[in-house]
Amino acid sequence: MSLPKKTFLCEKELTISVISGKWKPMILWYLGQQETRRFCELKKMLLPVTQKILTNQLRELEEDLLIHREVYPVYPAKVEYSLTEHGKSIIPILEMMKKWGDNYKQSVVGYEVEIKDPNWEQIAEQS
Amino acid sequence: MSLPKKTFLCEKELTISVISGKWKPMILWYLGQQETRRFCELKKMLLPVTQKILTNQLRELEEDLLIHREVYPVYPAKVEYSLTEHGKSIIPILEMMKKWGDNYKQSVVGYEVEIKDPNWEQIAEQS
DNA sequence: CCGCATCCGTGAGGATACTG
DNA sequence: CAGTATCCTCACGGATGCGG
Repeated sequence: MSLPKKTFLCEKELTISVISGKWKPMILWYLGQQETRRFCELKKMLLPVTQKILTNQLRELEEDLLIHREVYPVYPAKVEYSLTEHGKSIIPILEMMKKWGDNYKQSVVGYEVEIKDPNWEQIAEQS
Repeated sequence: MSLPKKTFLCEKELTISVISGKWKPMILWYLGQQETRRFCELKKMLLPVTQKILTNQLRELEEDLLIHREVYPVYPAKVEYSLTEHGKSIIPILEMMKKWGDNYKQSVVGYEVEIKDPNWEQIAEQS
């Protein structure tokens, strides 16, 4: 998706559009647990995401005003990402989705919900 | 999406996957306001959706166990759809998304959130 | 009334390689 | 460390027409 002149059927669709992207839920989730994250941190946490894809997802989130991008003019380059107010306000929705999905997968056969690491959410605290 | 052997990064992605589809949020929303809906009712409300697309969206929701499909062996054919327990339990998330999107669009320029009819949600009560 | 079969355009996500 | 440039693939949404 992104910026200009997109039309939606309803506000729900608009909301979905800003968080639907292969890596966006996890990116927002991580940024919701620690004020700032460097690009390389996110990259490591989201392995095997490629640089181009991660950059692209971050750009879209930035355009949609969910995250803020801070560039430090040093060498080697350093860029930090953080949630904006809009970004912070969407976290509760992600939390509900996590709970719902957790309950759903247990009562539904046929789904294989692979999680790279069961403690991904906690691991974010470190690194 | 659908059924077998899909893998996800986290439960949030699983949840998003079952509700992301051009018409799914509106379909679930409508079914959340009235126990049952006939195919032709949904089709009219979601104009200009095509039959094939609507059928496809309904099939996916059915496979994901969010809605129930009841076929009446009469002529002309009559098919009614309704929410399952899983479907009902996801409505609160859609409500949050509606509120968030409503607030978001007001503070963000560049978006054109077209809504076929501002009272779509209420219109659903009739017909 | 409801759904299937066929064909098609588009864009998101990804693999790979290169630059400051 | 962070980002850009190409190229590619595949599934989603859609148009149209037939069938029970």
